[in-house]
Amino acid sequence: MLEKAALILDCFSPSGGPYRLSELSERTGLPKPTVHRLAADLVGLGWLERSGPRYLLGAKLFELGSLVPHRRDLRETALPFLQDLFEATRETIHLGVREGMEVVYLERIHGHEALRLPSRIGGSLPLTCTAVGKALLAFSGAELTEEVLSLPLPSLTPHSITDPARLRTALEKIQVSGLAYEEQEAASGVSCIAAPVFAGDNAVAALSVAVPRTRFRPAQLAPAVRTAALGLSRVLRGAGGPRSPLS
Amino acid sequence: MLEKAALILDCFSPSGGPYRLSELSERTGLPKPTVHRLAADLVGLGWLERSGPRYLLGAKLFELGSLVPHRRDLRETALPFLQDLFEATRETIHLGVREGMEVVYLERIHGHEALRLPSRIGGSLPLTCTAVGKALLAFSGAELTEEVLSLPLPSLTPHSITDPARLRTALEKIQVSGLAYEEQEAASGVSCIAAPVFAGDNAVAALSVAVPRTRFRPAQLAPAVRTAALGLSRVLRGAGGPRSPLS
DNA sequence: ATCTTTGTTCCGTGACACGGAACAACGCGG
DNA sequence: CCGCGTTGTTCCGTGTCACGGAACAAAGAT
Repeated sequence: MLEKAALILDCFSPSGGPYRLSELSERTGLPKPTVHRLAADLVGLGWLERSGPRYLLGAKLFELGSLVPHRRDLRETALPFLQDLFEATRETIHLGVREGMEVVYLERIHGHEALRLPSRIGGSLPLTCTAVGKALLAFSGAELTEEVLSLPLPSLTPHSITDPARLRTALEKIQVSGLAYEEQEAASGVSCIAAPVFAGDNAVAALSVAVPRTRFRPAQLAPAVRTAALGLSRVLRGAGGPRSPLS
Repeated sequence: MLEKAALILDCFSPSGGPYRLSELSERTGLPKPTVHRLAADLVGLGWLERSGPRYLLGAKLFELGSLVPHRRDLRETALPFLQDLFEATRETIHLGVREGMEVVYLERIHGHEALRLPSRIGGSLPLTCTAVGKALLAFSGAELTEEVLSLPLPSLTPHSITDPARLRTALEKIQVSGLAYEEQEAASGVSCIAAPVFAGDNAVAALSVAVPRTRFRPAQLAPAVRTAALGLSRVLRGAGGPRSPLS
C-alpha cells in the first residue's frame, strides 16, 4: 500500500505537472478504483492536492522535504558562499551533491536573466555532462570513475562527452586544476565552471557558475568559484569537526 | 496504513532531528513492532534514512518537496527580486505565503552573518508576530482579520503583539502604507520590514528584510522592499495573466 | 553479573485494502 | 438535442496482508 502510494507520487517526477485520475492510473499501472482511493487518502494527508479533476503534489511534501537534514544543513551553510559567488559574477549559481551516479541539485540561484537549463532543485542529472557532476566525479575515488567509464555515457546535448577516453583525460585535468569546465554539454548555448567542496579527501558537494556561451570568460570566473568552494570547505571542516563520523 | 506512515513522518516536524525507534513509537502512539515494520518500508522507499539506530527524513522527500508546483513556481519567479533585495540590503530576506492562519516561508536567503530566527523554509509561524505575516494578513480580506482577532493571539517573544486592538490599528496602518513592520516580535534583537506581493486585490505572498535591531533603519529599507515586492507583483500579473483562474 | 531499555522476530487473527463490475458524469461530434 | 466514448465514482465480496501481543535478542546502565 505504501508502495502504491509511492508509485503515484513518483508520477510527478520530474515534471511535477498536474495529472488526471486516469493518467495516474495509466502511469502507475494500478487499476482506477485503487488510484482513486489512494489519491483521496493522499489528499487527506496533504501529500496531494486536487484542483478540479487534476492532482498536484501537496504542500505537506514541501514542508517535509525542507526538513531533510542532509539537504537542509548543507544548503544552509553553503548559502552565504553562493550569495558571494552570485554577487561576484551575477550569473546562475548551482550547488550540487553526488547521489550514486548522478548529481542532485540542492540550490540554484539566479537573477532576472533566466537561463534555460535542465538543472532543477531536487532534480538530478548525469555526473558526466555537467560541470558540477564532473567536479564531484573527479574527487569521488577511482572506483567510481571506473564504473562510470565502463558504462555508456549519457548525453543531454550533441556536445555532451560520450567518449570515455576524452572524459578520462578531462577528469585528470580537473584533479590537477581543481576546476571543472563544461561547454554546452548540459544545455546548448550555456557554459559552466565548477569547483569541488571538500570534507577530507573526497568532494561532498560542488558549486558552479553557469553562463551564456557568448560571454563565458573562464579566467574571470575561476578565482571566484574556487574561492567560494574553498571557503565553504573550510566552514564545513570547522562545523562538522575533524572527527566527522563515517556513516 | 498511510495514516500511520504520515504519523511517523510528522514526528520530524519541525525539528527534523533524528529519532530512535522507541522515540517514534512513543511520539506516534503506535506499538513498536508496527513502527519497526513501517519505518523499514519507508526506508525502502527512500522516505526515511537510517544511520545506525537513528531515523532521518530521506532524500526522496527532498526531491518530491522540490516539485510541489505552487511553492516551486512562486519561489522561482520571486528569486531574482529576492536577490535584488539582498544585494541592496545585504540582510536576511524572506519570502512567505499564507496558509490558513499561518505564514509558510518559501525562501530565506542571507549572507555570512547568521541571524537567529524562528523562520525556516517550509516552516510556519503565526501571522500575527512576523512582518511577512502581518503584510499578508492586512491584505487577505476583512473576514480573516476578524477571525484572527477573535482568537487569542500567539506570541513568540515578550514583544509579540497580544492585544487585538493594537494589532487592528497596526493592520490599518499597513493597509495604508503598504509596509508592515515588526520589532522583536518574532525573535529578540531582530526587527523586520515586509511588503505584500499582489495578484489582484489580495496578497499572494510577502517578502521581508530582517535586520539586527541595533542597525534597523526603516527609511532606507522601505524603498527597497517595496520596489522588490512591486516588481514581483508585476511579473506575476504578467505571467499568470489577468485571466488568473480562481481555483 | 544483573537489570533495564531498546530493537527485532514470530505468527494467529481479523480488519481493510483490493479491484472487477456496474453506475454516474462529463465532453464531444453528429 | 441526443447518442457514445471517456473519465470519475460507488459498491461490495474476497482474500490478503497489516496488525500488535508475546517472546526473544542486543545493547547500555548500574
